[in-house]
Amino acid sequence: MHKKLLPTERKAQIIQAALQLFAVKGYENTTVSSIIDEAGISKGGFYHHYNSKEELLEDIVRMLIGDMVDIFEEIDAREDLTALEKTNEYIRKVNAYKGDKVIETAAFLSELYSGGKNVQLEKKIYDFAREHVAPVMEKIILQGVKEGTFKTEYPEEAAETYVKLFIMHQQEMTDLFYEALRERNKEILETIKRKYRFFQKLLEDTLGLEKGSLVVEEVMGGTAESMCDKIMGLKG
Amino acid sequence: MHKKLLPTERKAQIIQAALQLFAVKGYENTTVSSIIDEAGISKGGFYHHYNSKEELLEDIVRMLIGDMVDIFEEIDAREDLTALEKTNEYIRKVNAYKGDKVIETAAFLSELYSGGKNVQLEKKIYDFAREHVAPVMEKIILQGVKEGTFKTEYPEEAAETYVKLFIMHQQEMTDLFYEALRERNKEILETIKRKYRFFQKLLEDTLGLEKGSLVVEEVMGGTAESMCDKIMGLKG
DNA sequence: ACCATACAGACCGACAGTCGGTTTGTGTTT
DNA sequence: AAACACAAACCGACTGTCGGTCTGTATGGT
Repeated sequence: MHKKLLPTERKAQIIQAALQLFAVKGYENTTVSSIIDEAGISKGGFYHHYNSKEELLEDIVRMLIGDMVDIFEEIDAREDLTALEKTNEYIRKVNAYKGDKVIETAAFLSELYSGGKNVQLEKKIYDFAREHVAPVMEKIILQGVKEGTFKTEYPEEAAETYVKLFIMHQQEMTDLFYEALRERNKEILETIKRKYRFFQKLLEDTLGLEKGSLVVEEVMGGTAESMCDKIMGLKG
Repeated sequence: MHKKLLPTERKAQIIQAALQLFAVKGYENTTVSSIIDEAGISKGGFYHHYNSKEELLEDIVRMLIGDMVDIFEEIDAREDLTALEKTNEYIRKVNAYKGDKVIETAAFLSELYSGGKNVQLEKKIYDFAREHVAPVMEKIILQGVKEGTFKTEYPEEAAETYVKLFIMHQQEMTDLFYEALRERNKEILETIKRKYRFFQKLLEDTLGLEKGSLVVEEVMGGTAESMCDKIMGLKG
């Protein structure tokens, strides 16, 4: 009946189906049976690739934020950059990356995170980030302190806190972008900008950076703004 | 067989049993059957008092942090205090409150929060705080801005962020206190102090407060320190 | 006696996960 | 190129357990 596929292809298929369902009903309320129906395979097939429903969730997390982590580590490895440059480079890269993807996936991701349907997913994302991103971030902070641009006595606590806030920030942003897109509402874009600015100001304040050290303009006036234009252009 | 009890008493009994089990197995992996066994009642009894397992969880959340919210609202209502005084008063009150309770409940609460066993519980606590605490906190921030002691362009974002961080901070603290108590480790107390200081410094930095505006000494040198002494006295 | 509340426990549907068996692709032998 | 061998992919009936329901009973107040 069905063609045999490579494990990676089947898994992609399963992930695709699962995400659609998680976005509507949430992780808890999505049954494995409904996932396999959507994916067009059998129970046995599913459990051949995944040992549990939770293992699938972990695979999804890796897919969702693995790229971001890669970007982060890649930038950190560049020895020609100062800590401040690394930070700005990361902000630029992530925004560019998200800029490409956000519009096509905003509706879906927003639905995925909304209403606390997927607490487990959010938790897993946070754990993943804490494990993979926080140590690198701490390294960069220490570099910045050594270079004299960053001022903090609490690099470790700072790194963990930023990761925490960053994850929640991302999810909130996705949500708002979708709302803006759906309701063609220019005001929401102001809210988005405010949140962005607040987050960057928090970074500047707590790291003792000089005002305007971070690439606010590029994010706000550039990527985010053009993203907004794109959104408006699509719908209006 | 069983004495009839008032609803409040029975509920307290159920909550007690449930918390013990949640601490060991987590919310998800604790069955309603095991809760009623532990509490010594029947399925019918349980569902007479609670319409669902989740409703029990919400009751537990109210029990766990309702007091804190009350303290917060009570202080906010006092019109004789400046925003800064309110903030410090709250820090003092919460630490005093926790100082009384933390030792007897640290082991249990720590177990409850550890290992991500109770994501749903944490989420519910956060939602509760966001709904009940964040608006009040924003009011206080606005008062402070008006009084000229607080400096921020983002009172709403700040309030939400503080609540977020405060909840996670509390849970981390509980965890570390228990670890310190269990292993009689003075070094962990240093970690605790660091986290406290970082959190307060974050408040000062982002609210543009003058250094030392918040009652750091009282928290660190007073309550927290004496709490540490108590802990060491108990075990060492 | 009456009624509402508090409780008991057999029962149900739905779910995650299992298991024995079947198909399908791929290399290997003849 | 046909026959064989083997493993990975896949199937779907089945199971144990869970949250929740339902019908019935005991109890205390009025």
